[in-house]
Amino acid sequence: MAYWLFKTEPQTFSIEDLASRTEQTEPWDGIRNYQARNLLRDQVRLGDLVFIYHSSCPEPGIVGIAKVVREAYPDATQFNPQSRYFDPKSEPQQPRWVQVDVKLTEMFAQTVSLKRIKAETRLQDMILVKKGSRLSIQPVTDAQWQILLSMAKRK
DNA sequence: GCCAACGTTGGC
DNA sequence: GCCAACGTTGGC
Repeated sequence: MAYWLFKTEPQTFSIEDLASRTEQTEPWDGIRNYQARNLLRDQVRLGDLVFIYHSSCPEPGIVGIAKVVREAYPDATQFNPQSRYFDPKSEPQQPRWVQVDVKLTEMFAQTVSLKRIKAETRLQDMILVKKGSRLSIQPVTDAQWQILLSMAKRK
């Protein structure tokens, strides 16, 4: 079982949106970066746990935890001309982009802010902290996961 | 809104 | 395959 960090912009899709899903599961679609795609396709597995990270907002940081409930399958938005994620170069016979399904397992009472993460000496190796890193699907080590969990205010 | 740091595109 | 131009991400 592996750990991950998925970024999302709360103004587009927030953890509150994830929490409100009556279907319980949510497709994590719209990933349009090859490195992130490769991780989703080749390494993210059923049962893996994911930190949900809010970016491009007043307080960037980790806001909760989700679980992977379905492994990679073609992202439908790439074939939908109405979607902001439409990719005219992707062939239905050979889909370029994939998505996984996730289910919320826990919402933190308080954001573990990027500011706090950057201030934690033991987390300096996180991809998130590395200057210029924009990767939206990131691996998190067991040690990093435990440290971040201990920093979270849990309900 | 600014801008650094990336990633992608496309001409050559 | 190189690399300039352009587009995007995301913190501040």
